[in-house]
Amino acid sequence: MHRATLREVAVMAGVHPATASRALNRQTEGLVNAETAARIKRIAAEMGYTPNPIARSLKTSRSASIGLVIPDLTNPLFPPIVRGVEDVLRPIGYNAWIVNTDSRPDVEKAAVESFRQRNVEGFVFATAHLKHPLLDELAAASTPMVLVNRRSTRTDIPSVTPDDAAGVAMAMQHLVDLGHTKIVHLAGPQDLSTGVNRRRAFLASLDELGLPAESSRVIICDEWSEQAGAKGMRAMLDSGPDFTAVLAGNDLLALGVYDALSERGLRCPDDISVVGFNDIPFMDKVFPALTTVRIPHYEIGAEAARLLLEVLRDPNRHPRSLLLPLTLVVRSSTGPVRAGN
Amino acid sequence: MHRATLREVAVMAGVHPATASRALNRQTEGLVNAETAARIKRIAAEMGYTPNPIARSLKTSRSASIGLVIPDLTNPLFPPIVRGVEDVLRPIGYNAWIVNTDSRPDVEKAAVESFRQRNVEGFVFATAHLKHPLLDELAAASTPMVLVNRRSTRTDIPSVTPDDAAGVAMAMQHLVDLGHTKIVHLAGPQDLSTGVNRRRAFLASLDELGLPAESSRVIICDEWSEQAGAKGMRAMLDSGPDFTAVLAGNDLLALGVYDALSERGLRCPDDISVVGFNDIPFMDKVFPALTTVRIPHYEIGAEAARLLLEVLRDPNRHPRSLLLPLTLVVRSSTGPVRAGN
DNA sequence: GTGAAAGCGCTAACAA
DNA sequence: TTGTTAGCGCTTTCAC
Repeated sequence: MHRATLREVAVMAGVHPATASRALNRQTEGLVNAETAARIKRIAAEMGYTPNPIARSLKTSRSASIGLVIPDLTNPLFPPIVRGVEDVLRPIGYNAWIVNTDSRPDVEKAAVESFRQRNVEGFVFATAHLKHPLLDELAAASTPMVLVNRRSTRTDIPSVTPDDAAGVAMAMQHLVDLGHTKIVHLAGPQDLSTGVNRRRAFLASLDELGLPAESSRVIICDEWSEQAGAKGMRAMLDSGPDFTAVLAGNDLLALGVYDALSERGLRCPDDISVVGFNDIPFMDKVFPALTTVRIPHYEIGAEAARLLLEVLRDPNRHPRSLLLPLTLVVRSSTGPVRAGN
Repeated sequence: MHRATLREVAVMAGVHPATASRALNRQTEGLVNAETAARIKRIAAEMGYTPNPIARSLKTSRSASIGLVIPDLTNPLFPPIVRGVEDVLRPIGYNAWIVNTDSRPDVEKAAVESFRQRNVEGFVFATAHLKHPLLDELAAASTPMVLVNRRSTRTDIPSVTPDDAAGVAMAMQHLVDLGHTKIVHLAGPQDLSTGVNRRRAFLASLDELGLPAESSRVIICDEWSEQAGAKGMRAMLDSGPDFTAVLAGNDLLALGVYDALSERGLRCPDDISVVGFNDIPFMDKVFPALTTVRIPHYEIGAEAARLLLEVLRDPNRHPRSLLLPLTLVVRSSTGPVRAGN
């Protein structure tokens, strides 16, 4: 099946290809006689003409595309972010090229390189580390980009992140309201803004709530995973201070906490209360029910796309970062039916 | 930052760009004097030359890319499939362009069109309907493609799918072994191969197990969602036959079944047993524990990519479809700890 | 308001 | 074995 080219449209319309090009582009449409332009458009439509994006991209070095760099799509945190990005971009004719990096810097570097060769106009990164040489490079080259969920120490890179500190404060207040005074924290990796911010907010909260802010009340997990959460919880049970409640750095760590408590014959929430973070999809189904801090995943993606589009439109605009508000989702397993087994 | 072009490499090496092109491509490398080729490669490496994929694609109409068409990435069934596809393609320098269609034919059509314009070399579709005009068109045009998870009535399109019939038989045998004789089925949409195959296998299983294969034992849900599952289950409770066990067409429907049973004050598995299908990620966390049929999601993606690569290498090869074996995952909530609430 | 000409960076047929 | 030529389909400067 042959696909019409601009040249063919031009021939049919009896004009030069350059004129056809002008008529068919919003920007340059005004340069063409209105009637001629209308004729060209009609003929183009009849012939089912659509511009070849490859040829256009080769000529213009643009692509109407952005690169979306995700650590791992099988982490349910990310698909809603992807959807948010896509839903904002699609109506304006942009699309997102998605890549999984598996949190590997080499894969990320190769992906970014590949995207740049394909003339992506900007990036959304969900992979930011606090120290992140690749991001520094891109920032130095003024590459349009927005970070989501996590930030870098380079705070001049625009970002859209959850208000971790406020979320932690809400969770801590909740635990205190339940009567807890002996609370511990399983922190995430400390090379990530989320891991650091939540840990700091935990210690600050202890202090503000009049509880001793002992650093022994924090154990750092080396990744955001159920396994790491279980390992951290075991360490806390073995050699940490007494506690009746755990603030997990995210929901996956909280699942690991459940596993470790279960191994030791401890019950939730009878013996130990657990609070998570993120409210990833399907967290409302787990047992024991998990109270957690909900992050607006979809909106994070959507806002990131909007922010990136702003940067693309006005590259000199002062960088802005968004902090999105969170909500505490209180859940309990003591409903009338499911509790029975 | 300037990026070296082939022309610049050629100038540095003192050869014509065509020679440089030959030297730097595996296929044509042999046409060039070995020493010259080595020199060109060395200089290219020194200059950090990498071929511009856009220019190459414009010239060759190839792209080293395939289109991966997904209904909805937030359905946890799909991310592992995506990973499987990517992991097979990446080592050979191919990549997958992912798009979400939201199950909308117009979005799918536009995405496929866009991919074709970008010279994708083939497609993996996770969106197949039994009747699917777009797939028929592509098949008629001999477009290389592979269907995953679902098939079309055009059985000459290669596919990689779970062995639904075998999975249903395993699940049914399990229920019968537990002593159930009054079993019902919540079927998925009947315009999808998965919905139809599982429903048929359910009826066939009833028959083979010596149970009456009454069609009243099936209710069809109009989408694969928790909401649709709850609605279907309510209808079954209100006007269906007596039953003690439910085979849900997939895990999301099973979650809806839980909701509906809970509303009516029925307990799982005390009053009603439920079996799901797919074993999507995080299903091991739900309560009451869900016994389900596990589909090898990642392998489905990986095999689909391999099959597509075969088709690309030999377009005339007879189409093959793969049926992947499933396993029954038996779970129970009666562990020593979590049962206590 | 329109056309002519050039070229984005690459590869493939043909010629030498 | 290498160079010449042409062109993939488009946009954009310049000239008319």
